[in-house]
Amino acid sequence: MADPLVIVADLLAPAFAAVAGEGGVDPVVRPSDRADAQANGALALAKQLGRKPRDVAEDVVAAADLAGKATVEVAGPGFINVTFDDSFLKEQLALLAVDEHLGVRMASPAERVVVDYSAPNIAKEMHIGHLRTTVIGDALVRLLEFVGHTVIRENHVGDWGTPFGMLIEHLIDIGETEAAAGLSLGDLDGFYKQARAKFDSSEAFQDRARNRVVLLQGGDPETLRLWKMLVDLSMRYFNRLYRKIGVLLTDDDLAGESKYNDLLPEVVERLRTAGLLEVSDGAEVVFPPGYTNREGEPLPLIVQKRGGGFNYGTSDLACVLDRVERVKGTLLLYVVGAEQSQHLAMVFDVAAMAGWLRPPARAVHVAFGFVLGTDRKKLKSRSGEPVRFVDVVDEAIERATASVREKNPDLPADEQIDIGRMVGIGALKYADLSTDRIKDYVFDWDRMLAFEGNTAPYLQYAHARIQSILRKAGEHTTSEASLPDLVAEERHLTLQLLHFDAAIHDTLEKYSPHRLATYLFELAQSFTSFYEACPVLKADPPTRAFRLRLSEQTARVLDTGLGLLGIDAPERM
RNA sequence: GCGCUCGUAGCUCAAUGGAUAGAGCAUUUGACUACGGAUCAAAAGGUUGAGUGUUCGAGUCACUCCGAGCGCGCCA
Repeated sequence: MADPLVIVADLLAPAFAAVAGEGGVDPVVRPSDRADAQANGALALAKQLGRKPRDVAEDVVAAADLAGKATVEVAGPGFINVTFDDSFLKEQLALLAVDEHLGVRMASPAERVVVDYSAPNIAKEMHIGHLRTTVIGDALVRLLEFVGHTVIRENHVGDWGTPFGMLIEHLIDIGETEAAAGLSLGDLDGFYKQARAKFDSSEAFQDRARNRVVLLQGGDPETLRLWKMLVDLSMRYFNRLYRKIGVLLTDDDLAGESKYNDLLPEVVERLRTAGLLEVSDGAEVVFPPGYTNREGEPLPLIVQKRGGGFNYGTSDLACVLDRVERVKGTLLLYVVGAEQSQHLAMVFDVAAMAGWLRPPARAVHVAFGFVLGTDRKKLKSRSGEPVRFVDVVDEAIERATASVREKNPDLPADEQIDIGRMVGIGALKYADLSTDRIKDYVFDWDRMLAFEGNTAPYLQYAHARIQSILRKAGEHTTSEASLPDLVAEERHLTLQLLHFDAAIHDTLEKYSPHRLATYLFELAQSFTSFYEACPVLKADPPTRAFRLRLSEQTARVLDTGLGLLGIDAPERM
């Protein structure tokens, strides 16, 4: 364990306990601008004891034994400021350097976590909204695995339901070969729109589509074959996109709506047995308490439509059931847009009412806001349609490659292309991940691809500069032992490196990747300040050895941290 | 109408109920005969939408307003 915050918190706990007597308060040690860290808890404890905060803090400080690790002093109304000893920081840095996990504690207990993300619709283009769920979901998967959870990725693709009647009929109309050619080129939009247009304009086509849905749901082999063809062609296209941007999802993670089809009657039956089902306007529904419609009447979750069909509420309930009972997940994460929060809350409530979702199993809606244009309105393309995912990716790569070429004309062309891809995709992902996911964010090419400010290129550049130093250093030794005192920049950078653990756990506590992004940005800033103030290669041997160690560890944390966000850190750029 | 979310510097964003609300961009001023200037150092910029509470302490919690966005019965 190499997190000095945790070590000091553990060491302070007995002092708090001694002062508190029975009950007591656990100290919380956190980074601070005023000192290396600040221990909170004395103020709360003072209130509990009915004593003056400052006196309590003084008692805690007197009772604490942090010899060789840190000094503590009381400041302000009763804050306990912590200043780490240089020798302690150097010790911890040495531990970090030999720790594969960079000082990050494993999650306890480890759980089976199901992460539902991306979820494009078959035979329909992915758009900018899918960018968010895909990028956030993928980062969470990497983070959860990193701290030791077992993660089950599930891509809940829209591969079932009424639209497939129209899509299959359209497939038949234009011929399988033609359709396959168009779809494998990635013209999902065109295919979908043509089908839609026919459906909207022709009643005969509507009848065909409706019949086809019945055939599909009845398991007609020929219909299923055509359906499978649509799914396969679309997935080939989606998988290509995932690979291009470095998303982990593969066909093994497919958990489309169709997969739950057989479970749907069971869902309804089990709700009936549980006595939750009511008939309302001819539909079978459940009324979870606390939801009202426009007229102020109770709002139902419909599980069986008038006429007997199931809908997405049923399918989502089946999904919960499957994830808890078959997959044995204890934590279900739904990386889904904030606009669906009411629907998901109802699904979770009904699942809880039915006893399917009960502790320790729980579901969390990892919600996110919209992507806005610079006019602060929902981002649209020039023609007014949703911006295509693939177009955004291509433009990011194009812009980044152009700028790499401009800044670095001497690099071989293939390397320019490689770096351009890493920078472009990194910038795109980082722009999404670096702001609080619940808020809408403004999509701005110039800002996300800028090489200054809180952007992926800035972080990648810091990493590339370190690699450049390490290349120039050649064979070298690193050490932190022989250096007597740390200068301010060295000290600050060391401390930042040791906070990686805290950054990871803060990030996972709220499923908010932007916390890790903020940490990495601050780390990169600390490094560039260090870089300006402290020559590495030309320093005397012990100093050089220490600074090389600092540089190496910074590179490792940047590389690992960016990796956890799904972003590559090139060796040069 | 009801519900959910958001409102912080000119702009884009941070900030577990903790001290004097922090960054970046833009603006202004500095800094390379040192490892990549795609950089760094500094200045200036705030009634945290308004108000009332709770608390030793509120951007954060509660309530009431104001503004914006999104939902609100058989699409998914």
